[in-house]
Amino acid sequence: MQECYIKDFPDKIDQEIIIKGWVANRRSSGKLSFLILRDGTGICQVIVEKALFPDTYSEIKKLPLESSVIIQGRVVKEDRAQGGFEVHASHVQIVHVSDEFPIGKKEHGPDFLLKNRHLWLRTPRQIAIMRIRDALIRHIRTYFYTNDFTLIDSPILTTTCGEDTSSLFSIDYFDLGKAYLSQTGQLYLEAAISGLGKVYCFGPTFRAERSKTRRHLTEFWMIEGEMAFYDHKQNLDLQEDFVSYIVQNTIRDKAQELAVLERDLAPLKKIEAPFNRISYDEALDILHKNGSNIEWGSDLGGDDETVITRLFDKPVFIESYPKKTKAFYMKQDPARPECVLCADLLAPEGYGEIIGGSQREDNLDILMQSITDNGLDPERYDWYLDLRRYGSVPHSGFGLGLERTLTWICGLTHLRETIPFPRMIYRAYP
RNA sequence: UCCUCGGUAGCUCAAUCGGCAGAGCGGGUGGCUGUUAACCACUAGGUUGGGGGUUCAAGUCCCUCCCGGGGAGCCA
Repeated sequence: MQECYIKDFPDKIDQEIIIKGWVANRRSSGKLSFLILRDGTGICQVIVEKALFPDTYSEIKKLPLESSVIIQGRVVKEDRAQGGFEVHASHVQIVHVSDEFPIGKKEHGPDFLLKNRHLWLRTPRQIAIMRIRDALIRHIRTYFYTNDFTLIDSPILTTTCGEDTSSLFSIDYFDLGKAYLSQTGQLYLEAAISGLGKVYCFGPTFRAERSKTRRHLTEFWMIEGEMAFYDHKQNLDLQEDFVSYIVQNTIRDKAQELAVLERDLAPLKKIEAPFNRISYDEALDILHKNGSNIEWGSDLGGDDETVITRLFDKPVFIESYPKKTKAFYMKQDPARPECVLCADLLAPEGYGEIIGGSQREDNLDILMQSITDNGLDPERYDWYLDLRRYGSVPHSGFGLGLERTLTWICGLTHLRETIPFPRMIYRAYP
């Protein structure tokens, strides 16, 4: 007698095995009951014959969905069964008889599902998304590992910030006053490149923006890379290589899960370097020809991005934004001081921004000026300014939003399904 | 913070002009020896988000509060 997982059934044909799991669905037909069992590796059908269970059949037949059970039985190849195999039960142990499970077989609304996120995670679609998320994360880490990056875990509690303080969650930090939940690890990565060359971090990021859209979470996961001696162009070359790698490897590994989501893989298979590159000025031209009256100097809005991504079947970089629309640390373009050497990467099919990146300002005086121009306190950034005092080098980096990337790969309409327990402006439960 | 849509049975929704509050799924009971969101019959299930108002009469109209969805701004 051997305990096994459903995924191992092809090697267990006609053997007596034990599996442990949950009743995902149940049907009966007179003297025969079909339990659809989920064990964390797959789904299979268990046949319970009334004749073999004279005392317990009536209870087994009425087992509520999501009851947990241990089944002993024989694995049989059966084309009529989902997955091609089924188990003919010889023994059924009921571990727990479930209360009536709130999530049924019909559709539910978003409020109900999000309130029941802890239970929603058991359903086939959510299981598929979590497996794709796992694969995506693994390929991201592998890419960095195989390209000579070192992982640097940046702090979650910080007193310096990358953007402005209005979008930070603050907490009381003992006698030192306010500390903030990290909004980016970038400044710390910049400190690490002088010792390690190429580094990355991958951790939770917190934004207290009162955003209320399908593209925003208050807590999300961001992957940031930072590379010494990389200029703006090398930065983009690396980003498109990186994104191509993670997309191709993820869709190759998780074709089955993407099929559950009914994701059309054709657009994703085209995602290979080189990507499209247009300047902010060119983006404005495109928008003007499409009826927009956006003025030079304004940041692009979500609708603007959608218009642009629809024109390309691959991701598109938008380069050289006006300096005033971007963060203080981005490098001023020597040829055009009113612009910075940066680029956002927009995913196709209308998904929009998944990466923000830039070459960083390595000149001490210009950086100091930017900090004061942005109303920030130079004293708090003294350690960051030190990086421009001791062997300053040209360097660049970028940040990729994990959930946005996953939303695109999975073809979802809302990124809240891509994180196990989403944190949103009006929702922090469960 | 602003704009917009919504809240009716456990869930998803319907209810015409203001005129008896309904269906499917889920639950319960029974039936069926190969089901695939199984099926068939019967059955229980309601403070129509809260409060106030107009009216002979309010799920429906008005005021107000609460909760949520989508979007804007901002960003990944």
